[in-house]
Amino acid sequence: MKVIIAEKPSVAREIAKVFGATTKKDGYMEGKGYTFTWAFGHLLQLAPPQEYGFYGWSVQNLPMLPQKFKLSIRKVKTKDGVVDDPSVKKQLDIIKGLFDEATEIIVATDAGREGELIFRYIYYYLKCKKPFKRLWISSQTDAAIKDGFRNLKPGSDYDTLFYSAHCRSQSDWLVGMNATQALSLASGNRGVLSLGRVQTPTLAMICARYLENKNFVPQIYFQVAIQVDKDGQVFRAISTENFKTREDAQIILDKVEDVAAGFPNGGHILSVEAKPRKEPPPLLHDLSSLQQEANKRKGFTADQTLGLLQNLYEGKLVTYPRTGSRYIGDDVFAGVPELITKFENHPDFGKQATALSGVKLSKRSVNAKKVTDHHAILPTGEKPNHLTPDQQAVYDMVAGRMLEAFHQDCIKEITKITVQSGSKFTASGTVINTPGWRAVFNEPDEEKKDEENASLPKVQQGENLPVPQKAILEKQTKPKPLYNEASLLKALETAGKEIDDEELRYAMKDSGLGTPATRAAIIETLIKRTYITREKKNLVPTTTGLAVYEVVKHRQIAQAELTGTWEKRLEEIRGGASIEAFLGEIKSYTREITVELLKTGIATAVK
DNA sequence: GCAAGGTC
Repeated sequence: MKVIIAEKPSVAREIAKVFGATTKKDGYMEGKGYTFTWAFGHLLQLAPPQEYGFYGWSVQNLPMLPQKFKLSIRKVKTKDGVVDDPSVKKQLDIIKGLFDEATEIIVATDAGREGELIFRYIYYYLKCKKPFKRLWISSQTDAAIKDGFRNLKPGSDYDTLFYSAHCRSQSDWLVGMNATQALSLASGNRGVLSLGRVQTPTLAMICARYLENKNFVPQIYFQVAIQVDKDGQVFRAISTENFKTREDAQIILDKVEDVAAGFPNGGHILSVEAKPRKEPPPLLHDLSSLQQEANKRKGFTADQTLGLLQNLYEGKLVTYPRTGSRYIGDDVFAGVPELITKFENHPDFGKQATALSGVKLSKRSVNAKKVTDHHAILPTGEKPNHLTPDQQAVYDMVAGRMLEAFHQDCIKEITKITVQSGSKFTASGTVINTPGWRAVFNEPDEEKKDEENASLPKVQQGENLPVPQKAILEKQTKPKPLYNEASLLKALETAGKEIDDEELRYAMKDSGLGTPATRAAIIETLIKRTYITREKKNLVPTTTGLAVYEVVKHRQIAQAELTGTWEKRLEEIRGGASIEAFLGEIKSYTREITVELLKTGIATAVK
């Protein structure tokens, strides 16, 4: 009997379907001589400190450097405290029973570092010795699954991938557990002050932005505005120069040849530029972009959006939500035209779904090379029933984005008029000629809402027009805004992009800080620690958060670069480099940061 | 009491 193990039930079911296996058992499926079972993500984790004899939180234990890490069953919090998750324990027993009977195991966990770790931890925890092969596929269509099974790889091909995954896991444990205890003990043990490779740089970003915003000194500057009248249709033009003082602006204002100053036609049109611009449709959503949109549109937190999407996924209404890819492969694209027809009766965008039938679809979101473990989020086409208003809102964002992504370009005309009236003034305006994908939600472009003129009257170069009004505008420079969930998620995704070192930037190019699956949880962790709070939509640090930031801000643990450094080394381990060398460095860093934190403590008032 | 990673 061959046993196939997937990362999660949905994938096991997809594979079983391709094999034509339909018999459902408790915790697995079977048919055609195969059994199909699954994990629920990580079932096992590195055991906590007490399992190596480090009892309580004590300076004597630090740094905690276990000789050999142990594995323990994933925990769950109950009213009786933290216990082994019973559903995990049950599934592990089922897997053990199947592995015992197996002649061969086929590993079908997600094709990536963590997928490998999920299987290997189970395999080693169960002390299994059976031979295993690896299924390595990046989409779960029938064709991809069949193709993958024709090309099963030897399990040992992925040994180095496992080593890199295990190193990642141990390193996070060593640095996180030790630094957390060190800082907490040094602060007089008044509650948990946690630190970690991902949460601490995230906290640092929020604090740095908060301080920058708070300490920002706005600069006042002046502009001169004139109103120009084209046959009763007026538009506003602004001085091309900004002025430091009101006096400087006044000089320009006085030169304006307006009607009141005795010039009936004192606005001379120097030039009119009208440029058509094509705006391609947006990409399909990945988890992060959807969380950002849901935060902007509905004010949902990242965590809420993930929860709502998980509901929809469990109801088989949307594809896998925790994806970091905004693309689909050609195989999935082949099914898109039919999928679109399922929305022809949708109350909001049925019309756009109908309009897309028979037209050539945009292929901007189609790129198999950019599909990683999972493709972009799509509706499945199943008919939704009894959705809550919040679920419906998220569902509509998924479905609406699908229609947008395959729609035509939006064609705009951007007009710039330059007017001479004593000095130079410009007016710009944007007119949408063909809405294309923008017809789906039919909303104004948020980034362009500050434009002074939506549309401009048709004027000719050389025309002389009346200037009925003029005024001085007083303006202020603005600080960068505080982070909200949407902008923080985006900043986490692109955290690597601002790193100067080219190699580190490259190592983080596809990752950023955290992963799509964990970013919502990171924000929640910072809130739970009372490091940050939500104020309206903004995320602002508390005094505790700022105090922790002050202690760590110049240390490696607070830099996004740390993840880049690790990623680079982990990739080398994947390529066969020494594990011991890397872990040795991690241990010495652990010793260093532990000593430093114990020594420094947290002098500032942390209550 | 603690990390970051995955998922129901």
